[in-house]
Amino acid sequence: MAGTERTGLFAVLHASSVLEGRVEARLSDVGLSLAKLAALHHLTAAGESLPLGQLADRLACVKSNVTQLVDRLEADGLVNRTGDPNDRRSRLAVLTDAGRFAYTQGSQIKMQAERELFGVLTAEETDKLHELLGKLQR
Amino acid sequence: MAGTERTGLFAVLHASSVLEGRVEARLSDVGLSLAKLAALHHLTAAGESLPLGQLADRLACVKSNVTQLVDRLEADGLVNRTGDPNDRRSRLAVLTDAGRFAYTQGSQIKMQAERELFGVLTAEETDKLHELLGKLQR
DNA sequence: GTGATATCATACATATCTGAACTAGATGGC
DNA sequence: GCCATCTAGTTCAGATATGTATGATATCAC
Repeated sequence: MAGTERTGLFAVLHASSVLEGRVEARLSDVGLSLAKLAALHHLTAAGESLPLGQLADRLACVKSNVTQLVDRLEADGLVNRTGDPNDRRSRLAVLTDAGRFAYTQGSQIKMQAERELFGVLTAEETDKLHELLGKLQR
Repeated sequence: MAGTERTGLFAVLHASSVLEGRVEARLSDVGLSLAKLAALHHLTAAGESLPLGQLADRLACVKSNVTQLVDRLEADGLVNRTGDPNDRRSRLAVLTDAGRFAYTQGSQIKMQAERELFGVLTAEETDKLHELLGKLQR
């Protein structure tokens, strides 16, 4: 959408995709994406493991997406699937050591990128931005 | 990412995906997506047709994406591919009557949705939002 | 207990996007 | 004219997302 009029909607979508691209580029240095990092974040926050359905809820996406995301994380060696003894329908995604390490790395990269990107705004501007974005979603 | 802290970055990404989802939902009533609408927009603005490479430039995406997007638009009957007599490597995406009609429809839906979504902001707020998003992309 | 129903995860089809490899065709230097 | 190189588009593999359908298991009502 380069060279487009940047109407209200496209201004937001475009800014979002630019920021996302910048952070993704840095995360790719350690083999992570925002999607993977978000999953690792929720697993970490939940204390190492979560049933896939819970993970889907926390990622605010459908379960079929989590199935595939965890497939990729498992292929990367960052999580394992284990069965839930209490409910045999359920499968837990469990962080591996590599997953914990990747989360630490990725988390710092993300925070650093965020500091740099948002460093161009004053605290008041950041607050205002949050306020305006919040209104748009009511 | 529901229930997440909504840090600076995620606030923007989340707001963006919410807005995108709302508009996509309405566009889907006429069988369009934002990606398809954007393509139709550039074809219309260029006077009905464009070489695929040019379309890729204007959509700010890679050519392989346009190949597939035009595949889908062609399957929908909204554009046709024709050869360029001046350069036989090149293929033009040409709007069909159905494509023109879909663009008119989709365009109005998008504008209407945009009016509603951004109607919650005053003109000054919208300006401020654009200003802040602009700064983030420097 | 058993049968209807709900829930968990997966499989599959589809949409969108990227980047790398490839093909066909254009072009410039010699 | 002919070869090296550039360009246009496609193809393919992969990441991310949705929604539908399915199979296995739980659970509830009876």
